[in-house]
Amino acid sequence: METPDDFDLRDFLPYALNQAAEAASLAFQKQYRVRYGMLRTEWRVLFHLGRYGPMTATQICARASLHKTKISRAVHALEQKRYLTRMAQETDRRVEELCLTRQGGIVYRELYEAARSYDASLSAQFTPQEREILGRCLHKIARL
Amino acid sequence: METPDDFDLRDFLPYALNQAAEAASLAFQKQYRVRYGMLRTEWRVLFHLGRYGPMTATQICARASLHKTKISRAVHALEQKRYLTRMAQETDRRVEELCLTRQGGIVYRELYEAARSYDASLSAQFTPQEREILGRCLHKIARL
DNA sequence: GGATATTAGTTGGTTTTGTAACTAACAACA
DNA sequence: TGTTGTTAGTTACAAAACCAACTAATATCC
Repeated sequence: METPDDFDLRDFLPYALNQAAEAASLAFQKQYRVRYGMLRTEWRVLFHLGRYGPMTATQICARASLHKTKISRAVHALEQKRYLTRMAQETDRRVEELCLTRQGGIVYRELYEAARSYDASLSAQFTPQEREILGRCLHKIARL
Repeated sequence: METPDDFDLRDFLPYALNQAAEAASLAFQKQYRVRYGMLRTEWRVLFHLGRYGPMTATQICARASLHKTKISRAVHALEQKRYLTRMAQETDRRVEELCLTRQGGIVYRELYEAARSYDASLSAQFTPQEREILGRCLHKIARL
C-alpha cells in the first residue's frame, strides 16, 4: 500500500502552530526588543510580575511553564536594567520575592498597552466566533 | 486612567500560540529526535523532499520559510546520516538538487505516518468545525 | 540532634540559532 | 571582454537555549 499523498505539511497541526506562533511573536518582539532591549523570557517575567503582582521565581516557573534557569537569567537581566528588585524572605531565606521597581512598572504598563493593541489588531482578523474558538483550541492544546 | 486588569496573559494571542506550538512540537519531537537523532529543521527538510519531491535548498527555503543557513546545516546533517544526496545541476553549477536516498525515503515514510497519526489524535480533540477554523486561523496568522 | 532528602536558585559547558560576511557561479550590459 | 550586480550556498562568530551539576537553605525522620 502506498502512502496517500493528501496530507500537506501546512495541515500538520504542530507545523501550522509553529508557523503562526513564530509570525505572531516576531511581530510583537519588536515592541520590547528594540525599545527596551528585552528578550522574550524577560518580557514574560515582567508581564507576570506586573499583571499578577510580586512573586517568587518558582511561582513564575509554574505559571509561565518556563524552566528555572531561564527565569533565573531573565530576573538577573531585569535586575540589571533596574526593572525589578529582590526582597529576601525572612521565613525562608532561599526564597526571594520579586517586585517591579517604579521604572519596571512604567515599562510594564507601556508594553501591556502595546500587547493589548497588538492582540486587538490580530483578533480583528477574525470573527468573534472564530477568535473564541481559536483561543479555546490553543488552550486545550497547551494543556495536553 | 488606570490599566484595566481584564487582559490575561493566557489570552494574549502570541503567548497562547507559543504555548500551544511548544506543547504540540514537544510531543511530536520525540518521534524524530530519539528515533532518528534529527532536529526539527532536519525533519522539515526531510518532509519537504519526501512529500514534494527533489528540489534545491532555495526552493525549500521558500516553501518552508526557513532561513538558508538553517537549511544549509540541516542538509549537511541529513547528508551525514545518508538520508539525502546532492546532485549537481549542469545548467547552473551553483545549484544542487537534493534528493532522498532509499534510506531517507524509508525514514520519511515512517515519520510521515507518525505525523499523520499524531495529527489525527490532536485533531480528534476538536469538532470538525473547530478543527477547520483552527487551521484557517493559523494559516492566516502565519501569512501576516 | 544529626544524617538524608528536597527545594530554591545559580553557574558552567555544550548545542542550537541568528546574523553577517564570505566564496563561487551566473547575469547584464557597457 | 570586463565591470558590476545578483543569486546559491557556506562559514564564522555572537547570542541564546538546554541540560546537568552545583550551593545553600529547609524539611524529614530516625
